[in-house]
Amino acid sequence: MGKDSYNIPDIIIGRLPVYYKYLKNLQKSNKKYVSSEELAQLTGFSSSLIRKDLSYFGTFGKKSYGYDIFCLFQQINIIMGFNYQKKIILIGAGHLGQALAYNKGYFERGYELTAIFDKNPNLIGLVINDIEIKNINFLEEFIKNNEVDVAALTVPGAAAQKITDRLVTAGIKAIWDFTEVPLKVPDDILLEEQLINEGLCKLSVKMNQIRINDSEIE
Amino acid sequence: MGKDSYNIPDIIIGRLPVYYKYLKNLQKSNKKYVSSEELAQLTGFSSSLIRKDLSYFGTFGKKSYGYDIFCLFQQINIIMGFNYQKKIILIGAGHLGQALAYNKGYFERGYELTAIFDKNPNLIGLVINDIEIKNINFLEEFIKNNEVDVAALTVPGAAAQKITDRLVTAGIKAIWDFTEVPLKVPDDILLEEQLINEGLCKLSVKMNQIRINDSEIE
DNA sequence: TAGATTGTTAATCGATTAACAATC
DNA sequence: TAGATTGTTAATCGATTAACAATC
Repeated sequence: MGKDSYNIPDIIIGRLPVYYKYLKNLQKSNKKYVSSEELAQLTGFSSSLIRKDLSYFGTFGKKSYGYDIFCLFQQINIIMGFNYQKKIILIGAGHLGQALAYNKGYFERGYELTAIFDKNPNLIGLVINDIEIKNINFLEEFIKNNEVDVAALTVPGAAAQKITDRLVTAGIKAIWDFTEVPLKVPDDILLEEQLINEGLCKLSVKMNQIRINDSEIE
Repeated sequence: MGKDSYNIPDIIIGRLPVYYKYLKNLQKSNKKYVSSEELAQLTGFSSSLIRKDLSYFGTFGKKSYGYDIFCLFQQINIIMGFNYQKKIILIGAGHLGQALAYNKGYFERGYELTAIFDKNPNLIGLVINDIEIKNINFLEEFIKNNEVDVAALTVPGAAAQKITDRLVTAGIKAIWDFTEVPLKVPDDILLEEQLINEGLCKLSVKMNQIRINDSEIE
């Protein structure tokens, strides 16, 4: 096995958050097993595809029973690396930044939000969900003294590239980008663009299709 | 041409928000044309794929010049239905809901945020970005009297299905779902699940892969 | 004109599905 | 045991790429 041996295809990575969502929810049920067919009903993926996806990581199922819900959820957590502790910081304490400070999604995924930065003097010092907003001037110092894994970027578009450059120089290796501007980063930096308005776009396209098709009835 | 003649493949719909993002940004430049090769550099899609995607909608390019940036952006806007006016309401005025009340993404996509609802008496009456938070009891009445196209759902998971049922009964045809719980809706309802923590998941998976590969060097 | 770049076809590649032996 | 469901292979389907004639 060489260095690049473990390389999950992007297409499977894209489905992992969906599996995670439904398996997390199934924990609350009193069922012990779930079949690929039942997962297909929930996720919209075919049962065949689900079995194939899961078999990529190992053999988790039990013939004639399905998948042990608890075990599979744990496996998915391991596959996604949620069992490793990661530190995240938040740059930009505007409306979206503040909402992300209250995000309940970190802990269950192994993330800890350790700092929030902003340049606005009116925000600096304010405490959001028990975390004090720090002056952006201290960004490099904080990164140097704390092992930060991910920086979430919720600054205005105009400031985005400058802050990104500072983050990269300071040694950040992964950026969760909420700005809607193109960012340039070196090849070895993980950049995940969270298009916050993506759903708005897709709904508009689909409503438009329905409108066009409806008006086409002769 | 029959009723279902205009049906953009999902795989193309998924790339439209990306084209939109980069073309919006290119408006600010003083360039008149952009080639498929330049768009490939920006988006990460191949130039061949970009030409093929665009040719699905028509012939927008000019041989030896590329695509007129302004015209192409306008076309993308039309394809995505942003030239039609749509009304959106927000259910749940918690941290995320309030952040979405300040979202600058509506107008440019042809959306108008027309109401915010919550059940919390401490929030009802509060004005967020010039919109007063209404009592959730008035939800059905509002939908009946206003032509609402989309409902954005930012309520706690426990309330999500109940509110969804009320929205569907009231006649809403499209839901932009920010809750992380599975929702059941009739087949004719457009449901777009905006997985707010998707980026967090993908970064974790990828950092985990790097960790595993690094530790595999013998 | 020569160079550049589109739009489109055919070839390739990869992802999904169908099917079924294995087995609980 | 009979029925159910996995894991996996081979077949199919669809998406991407390579290539190039057309043409600005």
